[in-house]
Parts: sequence; C-alpha cells; structure tokens
Amino acid sequence: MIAVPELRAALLSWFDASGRELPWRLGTEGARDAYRVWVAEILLQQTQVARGLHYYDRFLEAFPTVQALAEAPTEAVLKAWEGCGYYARARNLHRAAKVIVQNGFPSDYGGWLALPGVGPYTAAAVASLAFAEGRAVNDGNVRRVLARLYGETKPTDAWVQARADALLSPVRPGAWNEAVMDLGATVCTPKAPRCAECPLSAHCAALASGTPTAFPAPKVRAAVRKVEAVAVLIGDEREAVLERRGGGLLGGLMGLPMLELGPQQTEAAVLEELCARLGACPGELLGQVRHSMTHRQITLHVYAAASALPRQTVADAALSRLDHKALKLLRARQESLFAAPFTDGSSV
DNA sequence: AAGACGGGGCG
DNA sequence: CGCCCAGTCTT
Repeated sequence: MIAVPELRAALLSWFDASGRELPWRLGTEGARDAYRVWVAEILLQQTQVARGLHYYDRFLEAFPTVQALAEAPTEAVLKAWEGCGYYARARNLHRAAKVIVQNGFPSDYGGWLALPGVGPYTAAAVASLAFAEGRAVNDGNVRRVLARLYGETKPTDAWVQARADALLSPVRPGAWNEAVMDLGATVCTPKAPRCAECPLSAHCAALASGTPTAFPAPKVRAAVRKVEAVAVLIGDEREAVLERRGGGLLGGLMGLPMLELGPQQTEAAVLEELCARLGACPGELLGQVRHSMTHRQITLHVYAAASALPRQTVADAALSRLDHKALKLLRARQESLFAAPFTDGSSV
C-alpha cells in the first residue's frame, strides 16, 4: 500500500528543487500562458523534449500569438512545422487556432478536448497547467513511472488513468503533472533509470523487484513495411516541380511527384506510368534514397525528367526529409561527375 | 481494439 | 538495428 501524502510531498519537493526550466513554463504555476502551453503540448506529442525545444522557438517566432497562427496560410504553418513529423498535428493546430480566435480560449478540460488535435492527454495538460484544473495527465512518462511504482507489467490506459487520478495533488495539480513527467524524462527513464536519485525509490515496487526496467513490458509493434517507389525530379535543388501530397502519409506536405510500386510491378513500368500522368519525358536515374520511418522503410528510385510543368521554389515549400534527400541527389551526382569527368560524357 | 502517422537519438 | 518519445484520429 502506498502512502499517498508522503509520496506527494516527496515528489513535489524534488520537483521544486530539480524540475526543468522550459520555455513553455513561463508565468505562475497553474496559470501558464495558454497559447504557449497548447503549442508545446501538441509539438511534444511523440516527440522528445530535447528535440522539441528547437522547433518550439522556431514556431513561436513565426506565430507569436494565436491570431497570427489563425491568419497564416496553411503552407506557412506546415513550413514552420517542417521536419517535425506527424504533420496532421500542424494542420489541426491551424484549424483549432481559427476556432479559438472566434470563441476565445477554452477554460476547462471539456472545452479543450473539443478542439481538433486535442485528445485526453493534451486537454488535461492545458487545463491543469494553464487553468489549475485538477486533471491528471496520462502520457508515456506517467505510464512508465506508475507501472514501476506499482509493479505492473501490462498497464492498460484505464489502469494508468485511475492511479494518476488518485495520486494527483489536489493543491498543485499543474505542478504535480509536470513533476511526474519530469521524473519520467530525467530519472525514471526507459533504459537506465537513476533509481539512486529517485525521490520515490522507497515506495517503488519495480525497484524492490530488482529489475525496474522490466516495468512496463515492451509493447508489441507492427512490423515495418518495406516499400519501393519512383519519384521524378524535374528541375533542380532550388526550383522543381512539386505536388501536394494528399491524405495519410506526409499529407499536406509538398514533394516530388512520386508513385509506389505495386506488387509485381517493375521500376521501369512505374516510371513510365508516372511520367505519363505528368506529361513528362523520363530521363536518367539519379540514384536511390532510403528513408526509414516508424512504420515504413522506403526505397525511392529518383529519376530526372523533362517537362514544361511550372516549377516551385523549394525553399518556400514544406517538404519531408525523404524529399530533401531526393533533391540532394542531383547535386551529389554533379559533384561526382565534376570530380571524375571521364566516367560519363553526357551533360546534366 | 488495432493501425496509421515522422523523425531522431540512444544503447 | 531496435526501442521509445508530453498522442490523436480513423476504421
């Protein structure tokens, strides 16, 4: 049985001494700036704080207020989000900003939950951090900390939420939420937890078991799908023919015209089909690009092509890492030709 | 309940 | 190279 008041006091005093100073934690505890907290919470979904910091500054500089965000063209929002991944977050952020400019910032959990891109975690975070509402967050850190504290190998969502609700400090809900997440991120880490520094070590079932990292058990993951595709580069690294990707994968971003190889399809046939769609004339192979994402491993065969289609300035468009890699192939090829001019007499 | 959705960093 | 990250939305 866990002594709740002692545990709360231990974690909160650790947090007051060792909590992180982060750019979205400006202002009074429980009364943080709602816009800054909201943007941070969206940005940090499935994104580690260390990496989010850079993007956060860039985004806040581009859109210092919710009005600025709401009034911006979607393309500018995606450009500011470029490289961050999960681009539906940026599209939803933009949509929600328009709603907020109309109706004002929601002031409670239910109001936040109704906004696009805001789920239970984000609604609880903003409500507690910016509006001092007593809502416990449930994220990857909370899940790991509580699974270890109680020695649960397979914590379900409901299990975590129930424990988090029971432990939440009614006096300092925002600080409590930040404290659990800080503990998970800096002390109760996935691989090598620093149990000697942990303010909760005396209460921890996982530590008592001798193998704290066994909690929680690793999640089973879907296999990575291997995919092959053909793309055409019409233009150069600065100006090229770009298309807007629809729907799911990299949806909303711009990119080189691309077509996935179906089963049994050859690269040549797909190149032909792609060029036919564009009314372009296929050229030579520039090279291959391999790109790994959580759920896919893509091998992209990039060909030069010729066409009169309008070209766009690459620097103004929001592109995925995959497309940036593909665009670099042309320069890499030119440099290798320049270095060894006798290997190939053709012009580029 | 399960799958889709990015990208990087660390062991 | 596998695992995980301040999750959410769709089917």
